Amino acid sequence: MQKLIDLLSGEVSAAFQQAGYDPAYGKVTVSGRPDLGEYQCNGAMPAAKVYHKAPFQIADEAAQALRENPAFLTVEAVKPGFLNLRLSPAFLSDYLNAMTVADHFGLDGETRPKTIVLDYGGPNVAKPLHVGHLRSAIIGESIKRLYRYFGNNVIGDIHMGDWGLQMGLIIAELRERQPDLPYFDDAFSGPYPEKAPFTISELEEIYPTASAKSKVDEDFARKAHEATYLLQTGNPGCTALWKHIMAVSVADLKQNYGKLDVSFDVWYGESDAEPYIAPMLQDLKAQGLLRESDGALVMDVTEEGDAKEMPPCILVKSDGATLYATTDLATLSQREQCFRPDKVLYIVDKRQSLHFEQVFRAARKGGIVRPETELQHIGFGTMNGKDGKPFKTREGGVMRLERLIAEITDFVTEKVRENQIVSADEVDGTAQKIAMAALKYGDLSNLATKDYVFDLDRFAAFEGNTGPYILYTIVRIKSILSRYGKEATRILPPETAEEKDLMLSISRFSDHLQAAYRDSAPNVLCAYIYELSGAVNKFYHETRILTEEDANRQAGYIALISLSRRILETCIALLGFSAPEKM
RNA sequence: GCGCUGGUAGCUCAGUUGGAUAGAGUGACUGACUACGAAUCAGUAGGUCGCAGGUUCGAAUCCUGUCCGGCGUACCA
Repeated sequence: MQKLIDLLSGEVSAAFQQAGYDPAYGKVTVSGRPDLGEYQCNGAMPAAKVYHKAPFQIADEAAQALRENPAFLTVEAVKPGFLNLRLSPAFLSDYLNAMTVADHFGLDGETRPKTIVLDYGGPNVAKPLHVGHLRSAIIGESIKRLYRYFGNNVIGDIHMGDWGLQMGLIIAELRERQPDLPYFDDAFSGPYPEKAPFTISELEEIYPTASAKSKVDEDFARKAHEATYLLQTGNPGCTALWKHIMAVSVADLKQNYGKLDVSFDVWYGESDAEPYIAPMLQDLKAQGLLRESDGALVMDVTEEGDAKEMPPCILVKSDGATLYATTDLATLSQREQCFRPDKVLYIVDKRQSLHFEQVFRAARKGGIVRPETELQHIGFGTMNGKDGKPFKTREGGVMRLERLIAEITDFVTEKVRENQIVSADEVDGTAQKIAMAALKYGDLSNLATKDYVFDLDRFAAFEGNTGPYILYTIVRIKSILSRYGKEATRILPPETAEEKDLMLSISRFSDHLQAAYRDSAPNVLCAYIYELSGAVNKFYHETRILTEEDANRQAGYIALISLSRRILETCIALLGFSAPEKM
């Protein structure tokens, strides 16, 4: 279905052509001056230069040609050369009625759907999720849903950090604590125990301890590097221990992501790329792309015209172990072979942008991905506290994700109880939905690329531009619909300003969705539903729906708010949360 | 040093790819519940868009310079 703005541009372009000008000047945009018009066209001003005429004259000629057009209520040419347009009420309601019955509200998806691998989440095994992981999960989940809504085949891959030095650190620490375990006995030949020699909470304590120790204890650091090497070269004891770490960790991760309503299609990690490393290195070597530097094996990725210095990509460290860039490249090789993606999209902290630029260049140079495979890194900013510094707990430690979620949920639960709208057995479920909306909307409404201030008090306040505001709007609509008790689908031409504004807002659904999709920008979607919710609330305030005496008129109102509700619920689903029945 | 990125109301942020009088929220002040839910709505106050040049009919937006902040800059991830 053609977008309203394109439909209007078509009409105005035809008018420009009819008046003897290039139709390209007939591009219509949403008016920046709602007091003067709903849409505007500025084409007469650039056209004036080409045709050596007064811009107003050109605009006026176009206006004359549009005089009889049924799409417009008014067409006015004003001062320098603006063309101000107001839509005919019947034209607008017709458009909305078409949206009501159209698939995806008339949104045009991809004509040629793509296969996309989405790399997000990126948790480290054996480490608790903290607020830093929140952004990748929330933004990635939303982008995944957005891409799918446009018809693409998206494979969400959690890409766990399960293969680096961190694993060696844990293994080395375990060895110091429990040296008698069979995993450390080279002579051990029987089957290893099925039960892990640790719990998830022990694991979560072991890593930071080991990490801190390696920084002050050289001998321990050496042991950790050695354990990393042993693991990566298939030592049976290390491998068995690693499997325990994985099992315990993954179970915990699934539970945590489940709470966030974030799900992955594949749970691969860096370790899954391991089989691809050796053939990849061999291939790169055969191509003559690798060289030795200070004992390490590196690949140059500088390109003609580089303004900055581009360090080479290190693929094998001087101690023989592989690292981040190696596994990322091997993972690309794996993805290319398993999925043949048209695009690989990474939702990872923006501080890693140099790393990704190196990896992307290396992947292209080494022929690891096809030339047409699109590689993109969407880097997000840091989540800061109110002081503008990276978010910490009041005690100054790293805020665990579980605790953050618990704090918001507790606050919301209190509020839901106070309001006494929902019954006691529904309080928890309702509070969970509201908390999720507050948390996710609070994050997604900011530009992903920028750092943002996470202020629990502000998000929890629920006033103004927040997730709960959106939910409240939906809940209000639901309440009226259930009281009305019938279906209605026929929207009538608007009679009041509030009604027309709401309809205009609805009509712009596709525009905003496409912008959000094009830029992978959930904040665009947030801005849209905030505007739409505002329009709904204003309309709601000015219109008595249930006491309306004209039954036909009333059914029109119901049809209008039903469509509003469907669109709002569709959008919040794309953002990754949902509305309760009451709140 | 080099590179990337940001600087818009007291605070937190938008700004539809160059358009008319720069918008929201929050905080402050003032109104609207014997009306479908007041987690709402209406209004007042608050701005040299970091600074200086330039490009043109027109700049928060594009170019140049400059100041301030954040981040990155080969064997962590």
